[in-house]
Amino acid sequence: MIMENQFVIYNTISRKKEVFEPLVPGKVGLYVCGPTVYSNSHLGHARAYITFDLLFRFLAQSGYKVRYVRNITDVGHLEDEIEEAGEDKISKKARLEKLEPMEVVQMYMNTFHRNMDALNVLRPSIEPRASGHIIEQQAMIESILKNGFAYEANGSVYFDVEKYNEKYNYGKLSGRNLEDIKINTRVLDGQSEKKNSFDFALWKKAAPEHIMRWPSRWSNGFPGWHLECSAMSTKYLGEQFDIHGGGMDLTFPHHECEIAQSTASQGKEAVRYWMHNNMITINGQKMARSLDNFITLDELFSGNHKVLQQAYSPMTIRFFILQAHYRSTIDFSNEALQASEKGLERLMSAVETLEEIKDSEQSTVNVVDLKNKCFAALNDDLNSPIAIAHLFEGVKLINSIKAGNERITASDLSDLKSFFRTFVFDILGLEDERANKDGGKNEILEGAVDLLLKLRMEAKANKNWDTADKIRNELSALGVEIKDTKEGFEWSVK
RNA sequence: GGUUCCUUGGCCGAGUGGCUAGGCAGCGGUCUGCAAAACCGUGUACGGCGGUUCGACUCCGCCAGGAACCUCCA
Repeated sequence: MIMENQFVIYNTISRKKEVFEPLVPGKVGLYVCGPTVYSNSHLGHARAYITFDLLFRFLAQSGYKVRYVRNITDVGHLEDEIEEAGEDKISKKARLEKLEPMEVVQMYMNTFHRNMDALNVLRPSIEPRASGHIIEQQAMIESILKNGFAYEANGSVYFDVEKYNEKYNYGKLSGRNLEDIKINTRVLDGQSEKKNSFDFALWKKAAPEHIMRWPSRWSNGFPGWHLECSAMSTKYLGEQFDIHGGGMDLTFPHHECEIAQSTASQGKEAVRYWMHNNMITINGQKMARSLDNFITLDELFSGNHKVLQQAYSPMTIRFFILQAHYRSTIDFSNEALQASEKGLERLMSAVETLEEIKDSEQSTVNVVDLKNKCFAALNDDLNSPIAIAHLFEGVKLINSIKAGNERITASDLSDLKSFFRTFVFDILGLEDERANKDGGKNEILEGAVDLLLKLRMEAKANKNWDTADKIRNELSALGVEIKDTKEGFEWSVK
């Protein structure tokens, strides 16, 4: 299916586009940092997981067998690095809401799944949870300790960044060096049990009131946040794997720490290509929970938020996100979403029109060229906006053929149909939402509307414009979209 | 303060050392009883100032404005 073009991917660690070569021919190991499930999913999550969904779909479509691991962080994510007060997000939320921690986790995980399903984000191959991998995380701590890159203090275990940096390079991913970090890191209060403020927790002793805790030889406690991804990626993808993805905001410290952990425990780096999606901004500022300027996906779908002029469907949001390159920021605005909504509608109409097109003896269109351009765009570091731009050339072609200005042979037509289906539905992961809505059509409604529109045609034939316009106006007021055609009419439920 | 990055036409958003991005909106036309849809046509765009070059929106420098990370974040 895919052209012989090579897939090129921007590797954060080299800051260059590189030709993608999997560790094992034909197979790809992909790990993406999943959400910390302590609150509702928002637009930023949509961006991240749609980006990697596109990658997943495209690689699969390119013929790779992909194992896609995306975790759920349900423990160990420190709310605050202030030593003794260290408490993880889940358990804090649980106390606030008087729920079992696992109840909180379940609740927000359900929402996350529901939202991702709506956005047509495919489920990963494996979705491991941090709380289910305490043993693996402890084993990793042991090996880091054994290799001398961690130390125990007061029941907690910390990663010794300075020691690590003597042998390896801490900061290579984010482009920092330890000296700068030393100068610029916030100094913790005097009672720190860490050797250095930039050391990070591998195991954290639980305070008495802390609910989520597991026994270990160091203390009853819980694992540090950075550890879960290292432990779980190793478990499911091996000591080395192809692509690790996540939001740009995770580059430092999270991913930097992951590199340090893997290297410290196994003597070599685990990840070959680091891929980071950029942020969604609102009024030029990052949309984030901590900034309290985020819009949840449920709010977007329902239009129930003060900055929203209307509801935006999941596919509008997906299309909006795909219209920008994943490494650029995109600024949220009603105008931009509305433009995407219209554009998507035009694309989907063309997909429908494609089914009605009649073939000819000869083609005046070049389907192969169109296909090549679309695939080449995605091969070039997943350039979805370019791919979509070319897709709109296809839309123009389809409309021109329908209008009789261009012609297409039967074999080109079937080629074009299968290309559009594959590209729009399977790779870009778009769905025709109107098709679902038309499910609301039933035989009675269909018969009634058809009848009215036939009466309108008769009225038109008799030049009875008042009646014709009345039928048209009142039906559209009810949400029936009418198109007059040469043959008569078409309609759909808006 | 340190590190990295961004600044494109009314809006969104690609990209390139010289050749049409694309979408939305607008304008003119075709079609239509009128519209809608569709089609055709249509825009002196690249923050400012210098430099390199035959030629820069694209490379370099400076300036201005903005952002991300340096604390949890997709």
